[in-house]
Amino acid sequence: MDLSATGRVILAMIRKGRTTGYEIKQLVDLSTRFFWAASYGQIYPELRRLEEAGLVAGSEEPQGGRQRRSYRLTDDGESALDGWLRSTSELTYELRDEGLLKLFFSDELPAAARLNLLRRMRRRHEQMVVQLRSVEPGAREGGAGAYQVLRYGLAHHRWIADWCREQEAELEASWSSASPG
Amino acid sequence: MDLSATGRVILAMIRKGRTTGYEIKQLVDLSTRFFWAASYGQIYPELRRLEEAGLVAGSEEPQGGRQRRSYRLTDDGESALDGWLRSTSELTYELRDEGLLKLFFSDELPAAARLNLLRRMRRRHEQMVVQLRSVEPGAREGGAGAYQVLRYGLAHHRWIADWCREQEAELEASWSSASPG
DNA sequence: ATACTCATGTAAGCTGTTACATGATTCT
DNA sequence: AGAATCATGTAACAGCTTACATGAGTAT
Repeated sequence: MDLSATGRVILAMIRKGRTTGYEIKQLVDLSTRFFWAASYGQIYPELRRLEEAGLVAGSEEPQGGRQRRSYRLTDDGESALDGWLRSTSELTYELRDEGLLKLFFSDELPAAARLNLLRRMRRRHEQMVVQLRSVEPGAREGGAGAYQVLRYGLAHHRWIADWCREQEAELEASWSSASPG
Repeated sequence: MDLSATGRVILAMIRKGRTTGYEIKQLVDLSTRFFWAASYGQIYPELRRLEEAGLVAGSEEPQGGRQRRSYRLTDDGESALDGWLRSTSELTYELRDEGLLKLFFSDELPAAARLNLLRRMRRRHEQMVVQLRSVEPGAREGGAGAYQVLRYGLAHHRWIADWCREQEAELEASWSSASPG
């Protein structure tokens, strides 16, 4: 009965009006993927599991000859979703950052390689800002929560990019003073 | 032959002087776990795989009657590690943040519940700052890279906590103006 | 024609966690 | 005597990605 993390995202996406696996995946890729990803390999089987558990109800709604299965929340699904949103249990927070990992182990690396690493990290986050900006119009229409989280993402990745730039500057300064010319 | 992510961490930890699975796990838990975790269930089997692949060489070095298996890097292991640290391939970056996820879906939630969520998010990051501070002395001795990453972590989680505080203040302001008294 | 989008799904495999099992040594 | 630490490992399971398979409708 216990609702998986991905199951919760699916319930919430259905409440947001995404009624098919395809539509759910689309919105995930435009929004939550930055802090909670999900693949077709999770979504389709999970929808069936949620249906078995009675949290959603599915119905075939083909468009022309095109197959299509649409889901709505049952009353149990509604309360399971609300239960999760209101629960005060520990909030999962997991990060995997290969840039920080390399930086952590970068002591034996020459300064040029460390500088290069910081630049690549910075570019990664600048790229995130670009992606988030391209998604901004949709987020505005997606509700207050969606827009608040988008603004967080923009500010967050800008902050990281700035941090990288600072570290680059420090490294460049100490480097040129160590080997001037 | 391709070196797994956890395999790289293990090689790097061995170069840092952690020669046993137990010691590697200890240092992971004090340092990289904040951006790259690893469990015994990964570490011990991976050490054996690395040995089979010829990247590390293990030897039994019991302390008294206490079992102990110590590893060193082979030449192949050294170059595999250097190859990873210097490679310019895409840097993995993955985040799973249940706080942001709930915030994203928080539109139907009453203001009190949203405020509560922001507070819990803030406390989570304030707690991270406390944990990172407790680890600071060790990071200072762990080398420049370790200390740089620790300072990043401190600043990063402080920034997030500040963001949460700002959002709390905004919400409180709009709330009390909407329902004064 | 052909490429793209809509649409659903599965199978194999990889990664990772949790819980368990074992036993010696050291600290209180 | 009992708890904590040192030390190694496995088995079961949960979670997730990738690649594949299929096919209809739509735009160029």
